[in-house]
Amino acid sequence: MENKRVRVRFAPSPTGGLHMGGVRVALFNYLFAKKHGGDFILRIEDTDQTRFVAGAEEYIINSLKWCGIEPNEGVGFGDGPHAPYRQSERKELGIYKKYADKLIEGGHAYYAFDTTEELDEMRKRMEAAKVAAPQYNAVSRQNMRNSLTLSEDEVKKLLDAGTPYVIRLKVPRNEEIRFHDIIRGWVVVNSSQVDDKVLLKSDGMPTYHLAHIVDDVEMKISHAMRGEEWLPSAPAHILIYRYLGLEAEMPQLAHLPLILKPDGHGKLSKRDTSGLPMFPLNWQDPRDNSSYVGYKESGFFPEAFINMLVLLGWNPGDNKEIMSKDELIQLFSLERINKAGAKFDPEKTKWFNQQYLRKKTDEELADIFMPMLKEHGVEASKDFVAKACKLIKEKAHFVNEFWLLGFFLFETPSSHDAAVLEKRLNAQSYAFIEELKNELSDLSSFAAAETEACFKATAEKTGIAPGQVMQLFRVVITGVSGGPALYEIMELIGKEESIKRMDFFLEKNKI
RNA sequence: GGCCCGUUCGUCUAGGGGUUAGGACGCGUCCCUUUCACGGACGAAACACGGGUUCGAUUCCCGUACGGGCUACCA
Repeated sequence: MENKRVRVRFAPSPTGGLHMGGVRVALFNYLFAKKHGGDFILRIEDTDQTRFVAGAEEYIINSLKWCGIEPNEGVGFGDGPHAPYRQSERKELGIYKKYADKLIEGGHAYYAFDTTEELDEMRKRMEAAKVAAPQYNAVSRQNMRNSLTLSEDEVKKLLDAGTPYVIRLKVPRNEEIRFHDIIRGWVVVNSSQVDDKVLLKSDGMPTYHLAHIVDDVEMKISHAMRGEEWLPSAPAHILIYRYLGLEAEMPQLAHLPLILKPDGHGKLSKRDTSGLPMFPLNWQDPRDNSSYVGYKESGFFPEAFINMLVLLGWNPGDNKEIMSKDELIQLFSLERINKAGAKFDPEKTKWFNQQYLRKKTDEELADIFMPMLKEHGVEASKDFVAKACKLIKEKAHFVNEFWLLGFFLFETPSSHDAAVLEKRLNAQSYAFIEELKNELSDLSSFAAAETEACFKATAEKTGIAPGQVMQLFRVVITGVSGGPALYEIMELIGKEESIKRMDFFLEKNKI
């Protein structure tokens, strides 16, 4: 048990797009597996036929790939020794029924024939009787139609007649259940709080409760990490392991804190990410055709996305925040995961992307930026674009801001900032620009230092304070009032283009 | 309602019986820059409350409050 090979799984159900909370669970599993040289498995928990969403499985796989947290075993990543990894397919093999039968034989599970209506009535009755927690349990089961209340003959007759039934876990009435959680320590719950969970549904499919246990055991999972929302049902799971005689095979449990809404309260939901995406990739829901933009399409780097997610509930113990995937693998440990839920912080998420943007080389940025330039009808050499990126990147959080921040590096501005013109354009400054153009035209080198010196000399010669014309000159060249160092811009676009822009301006604003 | 889990600056968090309670995001001021940004400096900003235990609790225990989760033939 102690030296068991580390094998963890991410086991989503294909009921929609994988959201960032799910990605984080996958990430923690991935990091833990890699840290210990173990296996990371993708298992698809598609036992609910009614909630199946076409395309969800593929979306999950693509998301994990984009995030760079790929499983090494399971659906979409090469089947391993425990195939199949889709629960619907495992069900066809009779795997779950076998375990359910074993529980029945051991007297720890039973057949229940109650219809939905009968169950509703029971709940209503109990509510009317002011029962604190209406549930199918050791007490209420005595008034229901199941193999515990019916005679053996009746049960056989119903079964033979093909009457729909479920198999329920027979939870003892009053017994203390304790279990150890890596993150939370010992948790104690009385079995009176646990209901007789359905293990096998009337359509023959197992529920999550049965299926995940059977699969975790058969797939030799060593550690089960999942969201905190599973904590209340963990006692029932402990019972199932026990009644199956599999307590020794039980993975160690770790219930992860949830990601909470940035403001307001509650679990993070699709609507409450304050303008940032909920999903890693664009997701279109086939059920209602609603669509959501992804982090990828919003211009986030996967490294930044992952880095942000991992620090929601975990930290390396020092003040380090920007960590590569390799560093994360190195540093990761379950013991340093917090107990409390973490509110999602959109502002800091953007900051993470900015940090990664800065780390990229100008060439890498050029590769990302060039397709965007093409959309604006700009064709430029990679060398030129890389130089442009060098100037722009300090001001951006995302590559998709580059165009807005530096379009004037690629095309002659068609208009000039009106506010600056209003304030700075007059006969004297106009004459200065004219004179400056002549001086710049004589320059043999257009290196930033040369043009800057030329600007200063011209200002001195004409007796005008540089501050009076600097901003105007910037607008002449770029059209806008803010941007990278002006002389760097001119060096990049070159003498010919710079002079051209000055001519254009002088012509357009003739006094 | 019941059960379970939690609670350090607005947010993510470090720390842990004796600290000027540390860092980051965001915010503010200043410096750099004849722009914006980057960078730098500085600043405002937290141990939910009440009882214990203790020479001493933010740290340990118990309550309370607040927050979150669960309460399906969903996962």
